[in-house]
Amino acid sequence: MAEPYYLTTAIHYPNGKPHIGHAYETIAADVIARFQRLRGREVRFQTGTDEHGLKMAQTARDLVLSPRALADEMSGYFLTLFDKLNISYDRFIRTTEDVHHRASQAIWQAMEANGDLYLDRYEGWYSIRDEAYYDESELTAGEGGEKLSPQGTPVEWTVEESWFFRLSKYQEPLLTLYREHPEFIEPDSRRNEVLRFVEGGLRDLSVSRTSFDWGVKVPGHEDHVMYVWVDALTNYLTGLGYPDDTEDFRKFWPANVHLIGKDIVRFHAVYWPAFLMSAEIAVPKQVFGHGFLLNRGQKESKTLGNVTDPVELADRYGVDVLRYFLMREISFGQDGSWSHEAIVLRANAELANSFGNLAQRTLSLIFKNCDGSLPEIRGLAAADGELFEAVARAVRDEMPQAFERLALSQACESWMGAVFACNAYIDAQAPWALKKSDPERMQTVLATLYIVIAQLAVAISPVIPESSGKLLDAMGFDPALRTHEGVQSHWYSPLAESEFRLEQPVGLFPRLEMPAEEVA
RNA sequence: CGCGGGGUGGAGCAGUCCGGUAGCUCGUCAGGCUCAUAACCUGAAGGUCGUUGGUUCAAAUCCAACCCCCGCAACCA
Repeated sequence: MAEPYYLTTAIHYPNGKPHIGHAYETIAADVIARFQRLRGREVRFQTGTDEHGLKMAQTARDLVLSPRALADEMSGYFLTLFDKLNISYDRFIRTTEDVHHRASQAIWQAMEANGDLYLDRYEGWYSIRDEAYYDESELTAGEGGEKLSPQGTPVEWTVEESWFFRLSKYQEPLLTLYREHPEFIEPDSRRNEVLRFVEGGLRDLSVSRTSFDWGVKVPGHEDHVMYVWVDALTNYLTGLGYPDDTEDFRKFWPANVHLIGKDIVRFHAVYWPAFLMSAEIAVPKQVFGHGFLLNRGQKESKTLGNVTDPVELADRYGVDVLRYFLMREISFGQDGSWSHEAIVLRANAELANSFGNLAQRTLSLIFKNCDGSLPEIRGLAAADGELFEAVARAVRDEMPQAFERLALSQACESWMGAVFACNAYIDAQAPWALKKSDPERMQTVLATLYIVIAQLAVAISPVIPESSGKLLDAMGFDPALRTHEGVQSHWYSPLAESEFRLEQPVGLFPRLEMPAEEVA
């Protein structure tokens, strides 16, 4: 019976085209999803776009489009990107879907039934031009002493009717949740931040707006739309069929992980569990806030003009190279930097030189010296056993443990360690010399390498699914065995005795040219 | 005293929770190999772990103070 695993990314806000940060988060989620499938779990992986809210309405107005048309167009870019990046999502959700409106209204009514929503007035400094409220502390003084928004637009004290959520009521329940389930928020640094915030006291949250109408209507009060986060967070339930009592919902809720950026940890670690408690729905098991991806240490922004199109990067370097780089280079959870040089360096050193070349030299030796038949194992030497053990340590212990902890770069590091061991082994055994001195021994050495290379390819397949698939195809490795369990089974002898013949091997990862001076 | 994170050989990072000869990758230097994508392997040089003080037989790791960098401060990966 496969253990279910439900994983989500944040739903992305499509008021612009996707940038590299969207690609980063979604690739990471995909790696985790694929890893869990390798483990044999039944995975549900959801991503999508969060299409309501003021900013979408404003952006659409600026472009003279309807919000709906903008959402349709932009959401399409995300979908295209994710397909390009080989993202194995099970559900791409859009918050403009009817089913989502229904789910959002249902959770609203559940919170209301519990007495946690009340109508009151929202007061504050409001900028008509920005259509936004600002805190007193954000305001600046104009030339004549009048108050101005951070954008320099005039503000006036405004009172608006709004629904409020009794967040204050959930301060203690939330603190209890964090205490009893320290793994609820990861990594620790984010957890500390949330703890301090909640300990500092929670104010009730304004959860509806009347100043614009691009959103989910509040049941029974159609002049109000829900605050975007109320409906955005609910997407995680919508995708499972909520509010209906579906099989998916029973199987996959509560979610194992909500993977999100560190900037929205508060919404996921404070508001979301509070909403769920109020609606009497189980809270997710974990919220993981990863770091930001910086461009040479700087945040990408339109003003700096250093925004990168992830589609271009994928086209330029290859999807797997990009995926591997992002997972390997950056300690997941912390901020990290990327640059063209770093990508090329990493791809050449590890994918082309270390692993790709290992596969190439091994398969070439077999192709040339064994007529394409797989070599026979005739008695293992100590060195062979040591290699099997070294690879098993990485593939069966270190990598799964690292993936499970979402220490994605560590998983890649362990993998590289095993690849190094293989290269050291092939050098020490020198099968090219054995060809004359001891052909039988040569066969055993090559067979040993063949087996561990397949194990390594399966182990890293969550990160570089396409390349590892190609290699395993070339090696005649049964697709049905491409799981942790399958690759550890006795597949080699049956394969060696089958009709299978190795073709002339082709390089997996071509070496990349170091870019000339790149204008960022 | 608003909150949080970071400061480790030339570069980028791990290690800090649970003190015990400072680890990885890249780069540099010297060897080896020639099967392979001029790729691979071995060895070496290079660090008083931001500063100061404290606890301890022993501190990158615990405590205190200080300096510097980066985020957040209730729209936003």
